[in-house]
Amino acid sequence: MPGVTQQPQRADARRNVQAILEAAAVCLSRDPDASVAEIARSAGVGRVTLYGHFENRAVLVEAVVVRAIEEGDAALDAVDLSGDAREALARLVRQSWLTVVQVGSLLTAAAEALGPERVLALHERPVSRVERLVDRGRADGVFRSDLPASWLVGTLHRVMHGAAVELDAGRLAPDDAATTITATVLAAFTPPGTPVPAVPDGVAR
Amino acid sequence: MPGVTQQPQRADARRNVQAILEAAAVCLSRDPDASVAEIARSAGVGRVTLYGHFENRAVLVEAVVVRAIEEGDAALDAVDLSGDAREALARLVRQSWLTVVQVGSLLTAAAEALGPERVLALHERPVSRVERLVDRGRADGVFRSDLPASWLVGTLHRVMHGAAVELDAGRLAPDDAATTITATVLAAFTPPGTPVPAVPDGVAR
DNA sequence: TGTAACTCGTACAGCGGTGTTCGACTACGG
DNA sequence: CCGTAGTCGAACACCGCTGTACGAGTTACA
Repeated sequence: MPGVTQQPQRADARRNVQAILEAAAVCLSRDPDASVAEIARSAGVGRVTLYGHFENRAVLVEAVVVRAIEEGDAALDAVDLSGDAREALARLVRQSWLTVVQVGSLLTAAAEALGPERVLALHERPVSRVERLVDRGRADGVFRSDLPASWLVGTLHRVMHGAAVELDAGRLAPDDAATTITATVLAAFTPPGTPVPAVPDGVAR
Repeated sequence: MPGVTQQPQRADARRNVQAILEAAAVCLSRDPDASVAEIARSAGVGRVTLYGHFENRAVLVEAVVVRAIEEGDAALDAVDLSGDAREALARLVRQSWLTVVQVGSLLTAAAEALGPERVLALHERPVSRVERLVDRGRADGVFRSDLPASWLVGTLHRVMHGAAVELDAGRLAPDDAATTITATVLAAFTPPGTPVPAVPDGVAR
């Protein structure tokens, strides 16, 4: 049994681990209920080998999710969140959308395998990023303060996920997605009594 | 084997069918993967008896969903959709929310067991109701026309479902739900450049 | 009150998933 | 070029689920 707790020592073993992680990401993004056998096959690896590197299905799923979140979060580091909170939100949406499209139904798989609260905990960094932006926007008076901040964050999250669903149902064109999401969220975040902003161009398209 | 195709003839049989349908509604609203055994037990009925009345798990699920949709749709008949489309939307949300809370994760179960397209087909009546209202609002210029109508309808649907999630995660107070949903959707539907309306009071609370 | 309709528990077969064991084989890396 | 870390497939036990079969018991209803 290869190093389940430690890093595997041999080069091919490490390569296999990576292959498994990537295959799992692909499979779980397509089908949240993908079986271990399916993932192993797709990684070009025996099922036994997979169990050699990951104790459980749950452990594997967690590893994949952690990886995906880290990558997504790293990509968000490049986004400029200064200036007008509305424009910053548009930029944030644009980048986040790329991640959301990639991960697909991975989070559904995670929710089933790890429980929703664990998934939420793993999301801590990206979520707090949005929270900070929302708070700033509220302080500046450009985002509404009549609803809980957590609700606004959740709405952003859900609108994006909804766009992913509409996308692969063919009811939303891939090129329109980012703009549509931004337009919707920006409007939803607008304080009552103030006009809904247009989507800043060149940002979300 | 009791009348699987025909109506059962004896009173207790009909009573059992009703009990099963109600128990299934409750169980599936809680857990979309509830087993047949669980449902039967919760209905105070043997598993065999259940299979006497419903060939499949799928058939049972479909029966429950059809029932729930019919009831929900019937309740919507009472809603006044005339006048200002924004106020009509608020009234519609208020009534729809009651149904959404009740059905919980039933639709998730339906999607797994029947496939998303079948579920969508069963929703035809309530969906077209919303579509008509959205179209009217757009014609009157109070709802935005820069996004697909299907997207707006989907957004309404998803915000409601999101509220249900937030609700039983304890992040949203039951009394605030309808108002929060209305405020969010009303804003999301507002055309760019025009002010976001306040939630009409006495309507959503 | 009798009979047909219905229900019950138990037991079974089948399926598809997870996780483990085994022994033989392969290729990495010193 | 050798020892060993790692891999392989096949087989196994186990689980929970669905759907079916049986035979005995109970209840509605005329």
